[in-house]
Amino acid sequence: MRTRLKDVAERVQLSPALVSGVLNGRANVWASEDTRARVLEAARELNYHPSTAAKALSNGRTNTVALVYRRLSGTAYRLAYTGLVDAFSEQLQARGYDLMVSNFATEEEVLAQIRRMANAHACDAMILWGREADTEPQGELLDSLNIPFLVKGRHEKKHPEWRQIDFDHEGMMRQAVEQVVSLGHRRIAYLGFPLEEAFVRALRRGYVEAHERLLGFAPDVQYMDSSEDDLEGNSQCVEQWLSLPEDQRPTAFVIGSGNYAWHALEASLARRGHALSQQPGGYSAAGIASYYFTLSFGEAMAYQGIEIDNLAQQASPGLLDAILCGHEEHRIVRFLPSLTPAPTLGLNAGPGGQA
Amino acid sequence: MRTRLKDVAERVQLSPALVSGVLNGRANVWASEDTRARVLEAARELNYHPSTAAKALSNGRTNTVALVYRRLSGTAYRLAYTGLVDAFSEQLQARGYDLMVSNFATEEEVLAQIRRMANAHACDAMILWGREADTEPQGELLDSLNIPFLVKGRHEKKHPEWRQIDFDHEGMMRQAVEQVVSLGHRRIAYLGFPLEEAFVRALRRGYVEAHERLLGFAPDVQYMDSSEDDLEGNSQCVEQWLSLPEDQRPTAFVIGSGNYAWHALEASLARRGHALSQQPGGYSAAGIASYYFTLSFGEAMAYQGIEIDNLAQQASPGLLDAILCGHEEHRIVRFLPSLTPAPTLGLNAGPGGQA
DNA sequence: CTGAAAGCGCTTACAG
DNA sequence: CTGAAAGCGCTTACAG
Repeated sequence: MRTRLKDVAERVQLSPALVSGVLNGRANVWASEDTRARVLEAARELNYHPSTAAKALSNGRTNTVALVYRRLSGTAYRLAYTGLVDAFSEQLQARGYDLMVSNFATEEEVLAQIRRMANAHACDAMILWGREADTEPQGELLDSLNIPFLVKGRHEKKHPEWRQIDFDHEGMMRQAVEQVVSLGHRRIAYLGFPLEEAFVRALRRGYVEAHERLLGFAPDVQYMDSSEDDLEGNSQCVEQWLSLPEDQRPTAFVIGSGNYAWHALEASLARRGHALSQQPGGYSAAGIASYYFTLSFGEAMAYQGIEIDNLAQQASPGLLDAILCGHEEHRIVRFLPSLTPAPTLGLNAGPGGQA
Repeated sequence: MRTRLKDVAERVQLSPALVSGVLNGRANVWASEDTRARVLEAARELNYHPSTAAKALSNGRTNTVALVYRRLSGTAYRLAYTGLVDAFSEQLQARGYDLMVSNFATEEEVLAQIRRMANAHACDAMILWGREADTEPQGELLDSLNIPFLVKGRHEKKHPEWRQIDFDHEGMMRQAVEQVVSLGHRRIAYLGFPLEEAFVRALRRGYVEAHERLLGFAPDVQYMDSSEDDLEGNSQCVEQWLSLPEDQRPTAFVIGSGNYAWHALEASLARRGHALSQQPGGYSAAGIASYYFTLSFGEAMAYQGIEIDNLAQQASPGLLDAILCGHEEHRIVRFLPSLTPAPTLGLNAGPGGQA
């Protein structure tokens, strides 16, 4: 049989009420130091852990936070969630909270679950993760249900009062532009994803703004292209650029998309006997890549996918405490990771590498 | 204010007890079809969802399963957990259960959490994930606490009665050997991880057994090597093999480790003007790789990291129902994924590719 | 077939 | 400073 509060109260010859007060460190409960020690000792001896259900029912707090999201398909998205649960679990445990995870195939199911958990009082707060198109209705529902929440994404325009976290996408592309400009490049192409989501637009905006600020002029539209994360689409973009006359050809590439942009870039350069380089005078690249990323030939600076963990970890000091305790500071957190040298196989891309 | 059972009972002019019985579809409760319909209708109208805490406290079931593990570091391990939570959440939701996730830095913390959750009755069952060295003490603790659980790993020797799931590592390497033997290869090298864990030994055992069975003789020890998942270590192994006289040189490679084994293999072959091929007479390879995996030059058959999701999904028909309902069948599940063509950039690895 | 009552294990005012 | 009592919102025998 499990140990109950009554058991430890009997053991120390005190009322359950007092024992409860001591165990929860309640301020308005008086007990001598000796009594406190005896209570703690007895609880430990009997391996007492209060029933979560009873506790939640009586004091109205579940000490549980729910992470809710719509499942996304595709490797890029799967990788973007890697480490997320680990980071939140760690931070919540440290605050005495448990993490519940609920994900569903459709947005309707997610909204139904939010409604259920709110009415069933299954958690004290929620964390929403995913695309803005999904999380916005979810957040609005939580608002109406009066449940505190934290949301991943860029909701600053429509919901500046929401507690939200995301990468500083503009800053990331700014740093990438700074990097290649510092190597002397002036014709800098941008390869991104198709412009469907907020972060994709933010990435491109970062490139454009940094380009204007650092070089003093807007990038030529022919230097901005996009593709899904596949080899064919990215190869087309890159081939077009590399086929330009030498005095128009871009010499640097800012990557705002996935691994296949890098693969395509390296492959096209290799066919021409070139490799990415960090030396002035060569072809250079900087930008984002997915979790598992290794260049074949050259060298470049990249934000590694590993940074996604940092994003969840950034939520800890401010946002998590905010939704748990109702603080008002730290509503919007934007995280700017560092550019680091990408791992490379360092293969030779001589002219014989021609496909 | 949240809707309570009492509210819907009042709405339909019935006792809470009857409404509870109808809502839970209890068998020994009688109510006319009309009454049932009115109750359901009222519950829906009032958006009634029973308090999880009250329900758990009164009927002793939490409808929650906890996934517990020690956090592991390293990309390979992070990737191995990708999709795990998604798969379990999906399967549990379908059965009316919520998923709780608790992970910790140390084994001591994991064991303490298991003890706490068991005594606090925070869940009905647990899922243990991780290395056998961690999960074995965890499982033994759960045994002693009488909590049903499901464990990932190979515990068939010491705990054949445990509900457990893992890949069929021997079968995977058997299929890889079959693949290259079918292409006519007879000198088949094996590149694995250092022999520290059960699955690493199982992979190698699969290679050895299939080799003996299919070729009629045991593999030469010089054809079996291992390395951590880095470029240097794997390159050393591969270079040694490729430097052998032609009549001793292996022509096929079974990979029981990570992406850098493939990268090293491709790089070493490329320096000699070769690429992996599925044609008889060339160099061939087959085996495991991590989640995000793209060959640079050649073609090969691989188990993609994506398969880890299937592992969690395999737990659904048998094991999950077993721990939730106490069925006795399906104690040990071993999952054998399919070898598929690896994605490749298809770059030319001509002699000019020499580094 | 139906409803009143006890109980799950805590917490929290509220009297002594 | 301390303890008896009510209550959180359900479920489940158990009488009518």
